[in-house]
Amino acid sequence: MPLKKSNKSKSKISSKKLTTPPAKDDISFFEKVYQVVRLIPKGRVTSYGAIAAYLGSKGSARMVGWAMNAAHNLKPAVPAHRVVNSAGLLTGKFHFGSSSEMQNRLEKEKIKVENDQVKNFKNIFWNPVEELEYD
DNA sequence: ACGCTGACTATTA
DNA sequence: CTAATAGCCAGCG
Repeated sequence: MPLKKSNKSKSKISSKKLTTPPAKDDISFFEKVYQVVRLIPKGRVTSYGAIAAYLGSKGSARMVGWAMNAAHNLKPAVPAHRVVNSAGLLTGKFHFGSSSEMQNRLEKEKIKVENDQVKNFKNIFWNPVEELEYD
């Protein structure tokens, strides 16, 4: 049985303007995304939808990907290369410096990628909803 | 303020 | 099997 999971009902993105740095005490949707992504173990990958679901906004997978876009400039370095779509495809590879950089990083972590698709995806898939509990 | 866009996903044809 | 559509919600012009 999947425990409480907080159920904040649509966490509703705090929507603090990105133009201003989010405060640590006022965790925004993006901050949570970054935290979860940083928690992804090496050699594992996850999907945008899984992160969104963990945050309570299952249908907002796009927001996760969009948050990744902003994550590039972050100091703590968010391993966005470990986040792929539900099919295990490297959909965000074009947002990296080079289209091959994302795959390169994945392979560096022993993650096999072929034709922009993560091999053994289901096996190395890291689901925060199952691996983590609501803080 | 309105409408379009997007590193997504699940459903339907 | 593949292709199109609807839902999702914050940012930007």
